[in-house]
Amino acid sequence: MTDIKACNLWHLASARHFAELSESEKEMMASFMTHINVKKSGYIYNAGDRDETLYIVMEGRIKTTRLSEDGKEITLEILEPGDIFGELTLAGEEERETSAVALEDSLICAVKRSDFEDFLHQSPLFAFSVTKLIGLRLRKIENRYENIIFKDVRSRLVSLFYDLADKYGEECPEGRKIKIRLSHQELSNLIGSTRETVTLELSKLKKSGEIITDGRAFILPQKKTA
Amino acid sequence: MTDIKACNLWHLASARHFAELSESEKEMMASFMTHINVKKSGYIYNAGDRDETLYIVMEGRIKTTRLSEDGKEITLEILEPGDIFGELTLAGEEERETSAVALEDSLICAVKRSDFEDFLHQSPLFAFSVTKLIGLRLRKIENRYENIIFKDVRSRLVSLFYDLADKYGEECPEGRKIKIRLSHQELSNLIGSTRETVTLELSKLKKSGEIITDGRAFILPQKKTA
DNA sequence: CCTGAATTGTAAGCTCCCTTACAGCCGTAA
DNA sequence: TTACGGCTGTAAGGGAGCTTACAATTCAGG
Repeated sequence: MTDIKACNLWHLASARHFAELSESEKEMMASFMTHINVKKSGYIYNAGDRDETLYIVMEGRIKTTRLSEDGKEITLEILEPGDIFGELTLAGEEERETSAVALEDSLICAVKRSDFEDFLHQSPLFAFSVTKLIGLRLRKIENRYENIIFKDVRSRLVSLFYDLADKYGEECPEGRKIKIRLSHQELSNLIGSTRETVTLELSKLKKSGEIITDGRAFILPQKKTA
Repeated sequence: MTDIKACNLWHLASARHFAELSESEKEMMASFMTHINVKKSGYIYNAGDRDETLYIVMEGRIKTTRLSEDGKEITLEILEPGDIFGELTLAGEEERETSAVALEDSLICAVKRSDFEDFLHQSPLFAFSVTKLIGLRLRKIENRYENIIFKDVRSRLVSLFYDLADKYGEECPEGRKIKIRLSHQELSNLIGSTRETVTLELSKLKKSGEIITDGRAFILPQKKTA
């Protein structure tokens, strides 16, 4: 076994979605993978690219985004080690409709669509896990779509913080602290608003005590259920 | 073979996603299904329901929607015979987040989630076809999410008409005619706007010739590429 | 420690489109 | 035929949040 293959294997072992695979399946998957280092702010693919590849995050963080003609940005997902992205090539996406950018120096693995498909056909369990993954993303974006139509910026911001707390939260005396740092710009990209409006609403939320800041970390205070 | 089973089989034969199945697989699937008649405006499930079932449209048309507290509605999909819905129970949706309503008297088939999952595990080809289905829905809603953030009502309405023409279009002398009738209310539910605004923008589009009406059908005129 | 870049804070003005309010119209059921 | 419910047309008014503009602050790198 080559060093690279061993390295892929090692990374796979820790990746979500691959946990259920047998050793031989993992070896097979590892042999399909090539790995790629991406520098902070480097793109993996851009909207319009013809790129029939799926990726797995090994180290670092990646975001998937959409850009408007006049340079505005929407963030669709923030991806952590173990997450799969580029999966829509499976659904017949010929040109990428989304871009993927590294938020920090990252290591990712690439698998050709055809290899990935072969693998899906051979491992029903793995196939089902991928179906669930895409289904979860569908649920999430449907909820965001609903929010942007029915809710104002303030309440979208609050629900974003609850989502972030579920993903990055850590109990602390005051409540749940969100461990990652996000600029107002990034927050606004996540809720479909603007940087200025987020700054404004955020300061109102601080005043009303719905959000506490500790340095530059956000804390969701525990609801008093007395 | 019972009459019901024979009937299910007959319906399955014509359903998208099931075309690739072998006869024995189709028989097995048919044996899992129960069928249900729904009257126009009857609901199949509502947001909040605990309902671990997948459905296949056999006859009629179904829409999936989301409702706000104050009664506003978003239409997510309009489903035709052969379409599957309720699929997000596969992704761990414990309570339905969406509602499903019949747009006309319809016949649908129901399959329990556990049966459906068994089936997925046994037929990799079918599993992959379901993955593609969910992936397509994800792509579609991501595009709508982008549109609602970047585009105004006018251009959302135009792209809706292009989508509708792809799905329901029919060539005619003036261009592509959209064969189904949708009220302004329904159009606004599809683009996240209001009935009044749609009426207004639509009348502007008619004046500018971007949309033609024939009776109550909409026609997208062919672009002059001279 | 210094400097430039990135981030945050604040505010005035404006615009899109939602809300509210009616009036006319069309189709269909009685 | 009438009457009623649903659909369409139109218009005034208002408001949430986007734009634009600029200043203050923080941060990272030299």
